Amino acid sequence: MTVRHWLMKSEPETFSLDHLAQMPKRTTMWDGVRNYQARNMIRDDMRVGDLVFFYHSNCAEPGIVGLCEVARAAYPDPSAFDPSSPYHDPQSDPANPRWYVVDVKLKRRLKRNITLGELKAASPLADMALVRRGNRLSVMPVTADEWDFILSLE
DNA sequence: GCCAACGTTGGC
DNA sequence: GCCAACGTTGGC
Repeated sequence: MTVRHWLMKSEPETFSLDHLAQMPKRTTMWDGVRNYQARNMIRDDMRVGDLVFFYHSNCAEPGIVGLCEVARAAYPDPSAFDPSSPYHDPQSDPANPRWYVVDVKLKRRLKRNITLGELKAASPLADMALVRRGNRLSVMPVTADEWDFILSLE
């Protein structure tokens, strides 16, 4: 099976790499994704063992900070059904869930933050959605070549 | 189905 | 904190 590659964004004020490192089994349920394009990738395309870059967004130094793997394939996002959750969506019906999660496990921290500025400056990454203007996708695929190139920057 | 208004994302 | 870019909503 071909292992595939992804990038997932998180705001460190909400959930940082440090938070993930402190979770039991260094694994978290990646909840709260409320974008259909991202949902479709989570639900339809992510497989156990796929590799994931952990990206810090909306912070002082946005960039890739960790390397993770998918530890559990898609299942309905329980936060959508929880009225006390900030991610509650009354229109998501347990019988026909609208939103999905995967579990993500930290494999290792990167040796350093590979910053958005560096990624933008690297011509091999010019086609990445991440470096395109106005991009807001919180889950995106990464090609094998992009993956290897990014790791070579470490 | 169009599109203006609105809310959110996320870099700066 | 600002604001451009984008996705969603809802009136028509």
